[in-house]
Amino acid sequence: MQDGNALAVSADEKTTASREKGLNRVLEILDFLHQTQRAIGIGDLAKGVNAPRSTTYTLVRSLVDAGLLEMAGDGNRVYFGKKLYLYGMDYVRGNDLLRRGRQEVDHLSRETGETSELCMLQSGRYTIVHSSPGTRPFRISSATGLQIPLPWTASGRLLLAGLERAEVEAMVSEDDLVLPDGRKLRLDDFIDDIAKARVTGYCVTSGLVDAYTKCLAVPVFSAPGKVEATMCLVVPIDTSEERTGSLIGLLRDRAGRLSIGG
Amino acid sequence: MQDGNALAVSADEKTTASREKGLNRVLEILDFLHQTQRAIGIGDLAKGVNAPRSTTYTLVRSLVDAGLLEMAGDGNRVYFGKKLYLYGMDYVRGNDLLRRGRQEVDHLSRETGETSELCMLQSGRYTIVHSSPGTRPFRISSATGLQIPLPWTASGRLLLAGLERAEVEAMVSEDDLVLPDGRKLRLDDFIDDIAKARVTGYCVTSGLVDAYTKCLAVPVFSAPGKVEATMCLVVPIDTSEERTGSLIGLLRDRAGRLSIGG
DNA sequence: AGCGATTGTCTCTTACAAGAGACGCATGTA
DNA sequence: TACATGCGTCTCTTGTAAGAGACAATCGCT
Repeated sequence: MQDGNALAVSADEKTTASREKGLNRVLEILDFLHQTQRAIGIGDLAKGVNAPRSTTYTLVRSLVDAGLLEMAGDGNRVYFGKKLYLYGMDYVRGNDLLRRGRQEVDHLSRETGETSELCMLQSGRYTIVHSSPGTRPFRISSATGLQIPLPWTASGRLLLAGLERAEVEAMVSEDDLVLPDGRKLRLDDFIDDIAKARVTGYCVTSGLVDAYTKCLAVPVFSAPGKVEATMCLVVPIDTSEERTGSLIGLLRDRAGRLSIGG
Repeated sequence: MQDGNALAVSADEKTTASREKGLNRVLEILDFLHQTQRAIGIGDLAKGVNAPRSTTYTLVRSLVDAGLLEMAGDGNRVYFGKKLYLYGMDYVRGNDLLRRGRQEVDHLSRETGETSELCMLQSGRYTIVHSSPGTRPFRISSATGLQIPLPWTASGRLLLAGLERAEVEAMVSEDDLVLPDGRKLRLDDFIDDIAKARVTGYCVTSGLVDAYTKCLAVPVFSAPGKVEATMCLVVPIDTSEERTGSLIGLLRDRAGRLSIGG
């Protein structure tokens, strides 16, 4: 029992309550490292996941011993370990969609010269699972594993196709509806977009995440009606109607090969 | 830490004692899935890691919720999840050696037509971290993540360079010294090999893991004297001296680019 | 040298997670 | 129809791991 016997006044939003389960702590640690994208000291890590220092040391040691984490070169920093890489490759091997999807995306970006991405829903967020940069001098690139609010993207509108309104609401927070430039989307508009995208079988958004790009996305089905992933192209916002149309054609073609009963 | 069930065959013995910590159970689950290389039912999983069924259900649910595992298509099987893939890609991104090593290996196998591999030490075992198949009609292929006793391989002799005798002994079990065909290596011979390999800067083994192949390996240094990985080529055992020599030259060249202060 | 901040280890308590086992529900098969 | 087997969920107990906190060692700064 800590200081707060009378009132836990200064409870500045205890993100993590007392006596958290070790496994949960570990999951937070992994997510935190995924966010920071770099090796980090154990003390800072403890702060970052809001866990006691002693606990963090114990857990990190377990994880390092197991190979899920590795001590970084200088000695007291940790980051992901080889074993996670091996497990990740196992995932790719066991997952036809991802394996073939990666190839299709790579091919598509070579074929079109545009940045191409494979996207999936990951714990309620839009996630870039694989991306292949285009050949433009100023390439629009984004990292694998990047997670973005669903309403900001064309893919997001496709990934939510077929969900009930309540489900969509549960997945989209208020913050998600605020675009990077400060504009705020209306939830109803977003849900309308989803319905439209479902019917047309593709989705195009212009200047949503930034003012210079347009996003073309098509669904990949794992079963009739079930959208498992999307393929998308990120192109300059001034791309002509004709070219946009033909790119969407290409996308649909490629995505069709990946789909199982569209 | 018993590295456990290499041969869990008749080992009825309680691999896992009573009241094991949840995190350890999770680590066993992940390793078990890595071994089986396929989705598996939760009941079988519990048997496989020798854990109580109720506990296994609880842990699996946590892991599935977190995205580290995913329910496989048919509904009651689990396997690795997207998040492990994302973490794995983070590892690659943060690890120059691996990222560039993969490229070098791919290039090498295209250039030579032989199977090429990048190998590292992983929890005391030789691990194929990336492999690129050759172009021979009967290709010699091996899976990423495969773990093999150190004495069976040319790379193993390089990876242990510079270790004390005691350290080597600790890493190599009696079983490891028995080759697939039943022959038994003497530990002293193995240690001699390590010393020789260290001096010559490469290692060639013939007919160790099987009777048809020869293994050529060179070290990749992360610091002067510190062998971080090896690159190797798996070639037919009847490859001529000349070709072997020139392949080793190529290997050294490529490995040199990866090394930091050799 | 003095001071504060950080790092890694250790001890002790108690809140709580691991586990045993029962339950209902699907299967399959004699 | 009975019986066996496997699945998923639930309850209750108790062994134990999470956490607070003390400690020495180290670093950086004045």
